[in-house]
Amino acid sequence: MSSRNDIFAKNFNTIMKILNVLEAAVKEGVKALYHETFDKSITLSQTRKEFEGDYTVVVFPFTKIAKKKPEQIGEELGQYLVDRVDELSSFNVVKGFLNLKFHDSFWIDFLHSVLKDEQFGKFPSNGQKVMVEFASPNTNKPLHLGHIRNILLGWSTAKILEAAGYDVVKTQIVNDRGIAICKSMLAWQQFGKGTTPESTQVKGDHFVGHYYVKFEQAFQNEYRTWQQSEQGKKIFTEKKKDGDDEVIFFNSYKNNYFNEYSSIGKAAKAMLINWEENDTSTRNLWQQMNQWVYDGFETTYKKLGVHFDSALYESDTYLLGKNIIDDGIAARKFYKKEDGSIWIDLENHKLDKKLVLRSDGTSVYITQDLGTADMRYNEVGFDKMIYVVGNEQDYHFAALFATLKELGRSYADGLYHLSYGMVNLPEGRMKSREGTVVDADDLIADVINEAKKNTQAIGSIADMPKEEQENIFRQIGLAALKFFILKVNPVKNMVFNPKESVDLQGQTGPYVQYSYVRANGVYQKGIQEGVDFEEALNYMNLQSQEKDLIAQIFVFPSILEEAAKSYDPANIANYCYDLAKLLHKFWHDVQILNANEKGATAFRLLLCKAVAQILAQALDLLGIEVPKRM
RNA sequence: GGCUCCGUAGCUCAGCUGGAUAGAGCAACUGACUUCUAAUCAGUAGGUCGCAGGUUCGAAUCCUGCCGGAGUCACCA
Repeated sequence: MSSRNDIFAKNFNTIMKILNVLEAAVKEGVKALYHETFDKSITLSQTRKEFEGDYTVVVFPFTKIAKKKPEQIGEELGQYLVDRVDELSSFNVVKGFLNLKFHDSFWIDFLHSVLKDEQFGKFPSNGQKVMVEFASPNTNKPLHLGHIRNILLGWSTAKILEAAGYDVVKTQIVNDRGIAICKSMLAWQQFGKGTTPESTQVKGDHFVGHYYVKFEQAFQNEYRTWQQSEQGKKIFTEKKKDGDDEVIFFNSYKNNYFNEYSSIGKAAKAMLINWEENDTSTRNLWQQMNQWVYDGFETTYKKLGVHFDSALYESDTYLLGKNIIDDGIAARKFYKKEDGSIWIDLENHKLDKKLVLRSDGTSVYITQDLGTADMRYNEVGFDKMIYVVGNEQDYHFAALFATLKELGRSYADGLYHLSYGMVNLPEGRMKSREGTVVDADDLIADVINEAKKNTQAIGSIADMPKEEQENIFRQIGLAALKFFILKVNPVKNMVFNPKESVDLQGQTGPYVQYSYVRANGVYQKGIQEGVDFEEALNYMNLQSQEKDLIAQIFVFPSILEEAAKSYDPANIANYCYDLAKLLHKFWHDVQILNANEKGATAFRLLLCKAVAQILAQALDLLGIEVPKRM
C-alpha cells in the first residue's frame, strides 16, 4: 500500500513548508517590486470560502512602501508570486486582498504524503520533559463534575503535549490527610458498625463520602442544640455584630464553634493529632479508609479512560519546604515578623506580602508546594511543569511561581498554572449543601445510558454481540461528555446542561465519531470490493468538497502546535468538529463507491482514509475513542 | 473596597498574534432517505460583538474608563 503511494509523494517537508516559502516569497516580492524591505510578519490566512483561492495575503500593510493602491499592489505581487512559486496556479485580487490558488496537484501530492505517514501531525521529539499535574482529589468525598473538567483537561493537555514532541509525565497529588478525612474516619467509627464497601456493596469513595456527610449532619445537630443552650445564647449576645440576626451570626460563627466548643469537632481534631503522632490504630483506620477511596477513584479513572504515571500523597509531602524557608531567610528573600511568622514581599511582582510559614513553625499550603516543586525538579528534571487547577487558585499559583523566581530557581520560568473556570449548572452554582453537586459516576452512567437508548432506537448495531454493543454505547456516551466539556476554552466558566451534554447531534462528540465511522466504513468497504487504488493516479480534477477536506487536513499540525502552545484542548475539539463537518458535506454531495469513474472512487476512498486517520488521531488527543460502527 | 478573569444570536459556544459581508450548534420553521448508515445535508429566521472614548487605512480583536457577572484578598487547602 505505502509503496504505491511513493509514486505520488513529493518531499513531505517541502509540502509542509509551503507557507513559509510563500511568506518569504512575499517579502522578496515586495523588495523586488518596491525596493524596500518589509520587516513585519506577513499575514497569510486561509481564503474565506466565499472567495476564490486557497490562501490570502493582505496587502494593505505594503501601501506605505509601495505608494500604490492596494489593488495594484495585489496585481503586481500576485503576478510576481505566480511566476516564481511552482505550487501556485493563479491569483485574484479583491480590494486589498490577494487570493492565491495552488495547483490541484499540490493538494493531491499532499494527501498522498499524509497517507504515507500514519503519524501525520505529530511532532518529532523535542527532547523536553513536561510534567502535567491534574485530578488531585481529596480523599473524603467522591469525584464530581468539577473534577471531571479538571481530569479531562489534564489528560487532553498531556496527550497534546506528547503529540507536540514532549516527553510527558502525568501525575497527581492526592490530598490524603487533614481534618476532612478525620471527619469521615470519626463518623465511620461512631456510625459505621464495622460495615465496609464490600459488605454494603457501595463503591469505596462513595462509602467514605457517606460518612463525611454523616459527620457534617451530626455536627450540625450538635451545633443547633448548642445555639439554644445558655452558652450559645450568651455567645450570641456577646459577639454578634450590629444587625446580625441569629441565623447570620451562627452561620459565620460555625468555624469558631467547631474549634472551641464542639465535642465532635474536638474528637476529629484529636484524631488529627493522633494521626500526626503516628498513633497505630489511627493510622490503620486512615490507611483502610483511604484505600477504599483509592479503589473507588481508580474505577472512575478507568471509566474515564485516564491513568497516571506517578502520584504524590500529601501525607508524604506536607512537611516539605521547610529547608526552603531557611534558604529564603539566608538569601534575605524572606523575613521574620516579631511573632515568628515568615513572609515574602511580592509587591514587585504586582502581588502582596505572602505568609510562607506560620508563627508556630508549621507549614501552610505554599510551603508544601515550594518543597514539592523542588523535589519534583530534582527527581524528574522537567523543563515544564503544568498545574491543572481551578481558577480560584490563580493568586496562589502566581505567588508560588513568583516566590520560586525570587529564590532563583532555574525551573521557575517553566511553571504554568493551567487555570480553568468553574462548571455551573443551568440553575447556578453546584452546592453540596443543596445536593446539586453532580456526581462523576452518576454522570458517566447517565451519558452511557443515553447513548444506549439512542443507539438502540436507531438500531444500527443491533446485529452485533451484546458485549461489543455495550462497548460502543460507552464510547459514544463518553465522547458526548468529553467533547461537551473540552470544546469550551478552559479560562471560561462554563454552563453544564446535563441534557445537552448527552446530545448526540450537532456540535458534539458523537457527530465527530459518526464522521469517522462513515469515512472509515466506506474505505473498508472499498477494500472489500477490491477497489484498485492505483486508479487514483488518474484523478486530477479536484472537487471543492475534496479540496476543502484536504486543506483542513493540511492545517492539522499548526492547530496541534497552537493547542500545545496555549495548553488549550478546545482548539483540537473545534478542529475535529470542522473536519467532521466537511466530511459530512462531502459525503452528502459526492458519490464515492458509485462515482462515475474508477479514478474518482479510488481517490475519494483514499481521501476518506486520510480523514478517518486524522479524526481518530485528533479525537485521541481529547481522550475520545472511535467506534468501528455506530 | 483592592487585584484577577469573563461579557459575541433566545440558549451553549467559536472567532481575539488587528483585515473582506461577525460564524457554528441547540431551540423554531421549511425541504432532502427504493442511497456508500438521515447520529446527516440544504435552507429560513435570529447580532447596538456589555457601554463610551482612543489608536489605526481598517477594531469583536489592541489601549483607557465605566457597567454587569464570577473568583480571590485566611497563620484554610
